[in-house]
Amino acid sequence: MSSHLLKKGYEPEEVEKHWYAYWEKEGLFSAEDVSDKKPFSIVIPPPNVTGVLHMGHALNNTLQDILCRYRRMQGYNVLWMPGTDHAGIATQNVVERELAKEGKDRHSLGREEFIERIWEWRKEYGGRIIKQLKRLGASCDWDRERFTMDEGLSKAVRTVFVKLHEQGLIYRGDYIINWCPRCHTALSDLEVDHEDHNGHLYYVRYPVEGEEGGVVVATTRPETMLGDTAVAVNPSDDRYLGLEGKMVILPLMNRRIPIILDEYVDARFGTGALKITPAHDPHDFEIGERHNLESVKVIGGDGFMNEQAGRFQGKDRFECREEVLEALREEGLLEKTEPYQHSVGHCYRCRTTVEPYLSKQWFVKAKPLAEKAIAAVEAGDTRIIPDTWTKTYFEWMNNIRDWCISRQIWWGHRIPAWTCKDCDELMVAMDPPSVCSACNGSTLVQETDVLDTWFSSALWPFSTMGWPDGPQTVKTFYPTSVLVTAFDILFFWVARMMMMGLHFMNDVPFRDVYIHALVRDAEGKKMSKSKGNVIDPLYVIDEYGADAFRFTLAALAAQGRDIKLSEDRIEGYRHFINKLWNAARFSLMHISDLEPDGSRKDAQDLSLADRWILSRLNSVVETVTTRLDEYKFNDAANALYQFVWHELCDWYLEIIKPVLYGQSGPGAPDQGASRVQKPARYETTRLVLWSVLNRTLRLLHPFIPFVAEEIWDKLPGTEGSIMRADFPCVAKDRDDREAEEVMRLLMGVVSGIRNIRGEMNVPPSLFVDVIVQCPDKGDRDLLEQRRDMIVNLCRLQSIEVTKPGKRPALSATSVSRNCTIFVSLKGIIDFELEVGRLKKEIGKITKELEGIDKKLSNEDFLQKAPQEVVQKVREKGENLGEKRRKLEDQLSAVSQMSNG
RNA sequence: AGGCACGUAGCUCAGGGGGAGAGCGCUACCCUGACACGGUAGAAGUCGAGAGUUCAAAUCUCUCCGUGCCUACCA
Repeated sequence: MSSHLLKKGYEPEEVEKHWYAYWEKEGLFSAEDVSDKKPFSIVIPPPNVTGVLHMGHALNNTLQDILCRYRRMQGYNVLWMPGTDHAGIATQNVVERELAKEGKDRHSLGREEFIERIWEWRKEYGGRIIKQLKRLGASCDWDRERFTMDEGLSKAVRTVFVKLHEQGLIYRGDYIINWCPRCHTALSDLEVDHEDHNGHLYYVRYPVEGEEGGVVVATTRPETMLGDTAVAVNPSDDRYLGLEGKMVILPLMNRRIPIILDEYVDARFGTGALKITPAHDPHDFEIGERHNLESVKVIGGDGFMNEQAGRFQGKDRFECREEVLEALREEGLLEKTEPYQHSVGHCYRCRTTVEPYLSKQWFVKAKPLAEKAIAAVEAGDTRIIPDTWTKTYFEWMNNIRDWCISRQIWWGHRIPAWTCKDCDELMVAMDPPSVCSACNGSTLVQETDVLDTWFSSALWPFSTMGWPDGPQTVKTFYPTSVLVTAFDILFFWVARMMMMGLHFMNDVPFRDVYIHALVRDAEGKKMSKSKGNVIDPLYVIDEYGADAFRFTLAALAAQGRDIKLSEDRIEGYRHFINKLWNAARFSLMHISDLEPDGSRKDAQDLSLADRWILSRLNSVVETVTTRLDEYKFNDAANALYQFVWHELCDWYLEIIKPVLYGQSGPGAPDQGASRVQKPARYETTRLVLWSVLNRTLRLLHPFIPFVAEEIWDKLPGTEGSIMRADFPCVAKDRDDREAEEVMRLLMGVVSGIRNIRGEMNVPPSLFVDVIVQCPDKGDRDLLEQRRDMIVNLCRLQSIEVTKPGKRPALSATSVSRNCTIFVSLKGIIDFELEVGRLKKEIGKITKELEGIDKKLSNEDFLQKAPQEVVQKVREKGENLGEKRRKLEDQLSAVSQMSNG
């Protein structure tokens, strides 16, 4: 029989596997480069090849998938561009660790072999995260998958580099940069995480030539004093008047260095005298530039003291600190030591303490690029959603500093620059030059540095579309419709895409930037690949199914707040999936043989419940559509949840059961549904049920694609994938306020009766008699017409609708609107219980009435509040007053009976 | 140091000037032919504290307390 169409419980695993393969095989994710349809495009934030799907990815890609599936159903030509990032330092670290296990390192392999090794690694593991995205249901156009180290993307990188260099926006020079001695490379400012550190402030006396006592400087990093080339004081600092130009003898090194004046020095800090180490501090470097000081590097790239450090050569930098202090103590030059908290930079990849380090690096001149990126957001060419991030964006853009793009690692885009061995000429070009442009020499050496990973990511929106070649994809899909990302890469990535997109494409890379929450770990800490505190979403998918997981993420994706995900929550939404499944299972039992022809010849036949559910469905369609357009995923998901569970299942399906089963109620003899004559409304009801389920599935598909497709497949009258179906539109003619109003009355009566049953402990097996008294003829007719519905939903023996009259004895009362409901409790009434119940109810109403009376007796409220508000409050007060009167009558009647 | 959030039911969180909401948990009664991953009913919050604006504040403004994050700097 048809009831076997669906299994009793939803089992996601098989269903998910089956449908994903089907979608891919049918090419349902494919975008068309040329199409009459309106374009909609998203580029995926490329996960690192080393990545394993974490909660952040799961949320990020679920939201993108919802948007893509939604737009596809709306008839857009959707391109969701997938790919992965080569993640320079991260990937190199992973493979280096692998090598270490074999007792090798990259230097023993050599550059070429090492890179080969990384490609091998990528071949084996690089597809892992893609597979995981597929399990989530991501509907990317996989045929277009890109990798930031692809030939095409590499060409884009070289093109951009050469152009920027020609335009003077890329330069090379000796500057202080952040150096990771472990990764052995420069880092951009963004790649350094600052953490507070409990250190010390050391006061060191530097003897001054020809002066008594000398000058005392304060420092947190005494080991750098070995590279000092001056001592600076503020020109207006009276304490050091007359010292300018004098020389001090640098302790331990016995070098003569000058005392200089510089405004930068804060007279209030420490002793007001600042030791200057241009090679190991960014500010000192600037001061050094201003005063033409020599830079003496004493720490090497490996974090050990070099030959300039004299007798400390070869020591680790921290070890050296202790030894320098010891030496100073011995010479009596360490004046005092104070505890001092300051922040220390760490490498975002390996947590090693970063060293400010003077070296030759490549930089992008950021200001000119940033100006355009600021203007574009100011002009509204790109919207940032939620808007609160706009300020942060401007803040950063306005204070942008040049971007250090060179990295001293091997895995990445090698900088396309060559130096002539003969004349030192530097050449930047797309392809290796054969001879020196200056001296015709032929010994050219390529720059060994590679580019910051984010340099290639910055080009992602157009490099993935084939730029600088193959213009068609770009023409159709650039600018992209929206970028979906978390705020933690707003600067790393979004800002830089804006700069590069505007500079090279003359248009913004995306119309909208939707910034979603960050999924944090149990302690509220950011989950990140390098911290290793990630939770595996694959477990969640295995355990609860991808749909339940996706729906949870969507329901929690409120704008502007972080998500601390709990498993209970996911379980709750799994129940929702199961509920939907069973609602479909129930429906299919009754409509699997239906042959809907799509006409609406039944329109006149609609029952109240039909009209009501269709009207409610309309309202959900509208909510889901508007909310998705606003990126309010949680609102859309919650509206669906509410509708499916608490309107469709709780009310509509329950109401139509007697129609479908061909019974008039539980009182009717059970002859087996099939042999009972179907009521006249049977066909109409089936059509409405079919139609509601059909549209509900289409609404749900973007959120829970697998289960929606599975049910869709079983639903009669549907052809092909639900992905090809239209997203539902509001059908204005189905809006039915009257039906909703009448249903409110009926639902009120039903709830009233159920409340009595529940509170009075009437066993569900007992069918009771009910009398409803209402003064209004219209209401009486309505109730009379739907008496079957009330009888069924409340498990009644009988129901009688009358004018207000004599109070039936031995009954409990509830009031809904102006109808008084009497539930007969002959033989089971417990007067004390009923007295308690009534008192509680009256108490609630009284409390509410107090508030209303207070308002209504306030002259200002009556005068100043909008009339409709006043009117509403009045009506409510009247209704509640009436209700309380009726309940009080009942209370005194019951009290008498219990006493007598 | 600046900036941005956030403190709402036991827990996790929505909402956002005129009726305090959800999920999980809890209590009572029910395995009634879709679903016990279920049904019906119920208990539970002076919406962080204080002040202000308003006829009306959980909601807007300010101050404070608490929490988290971001950016910058610190000799």
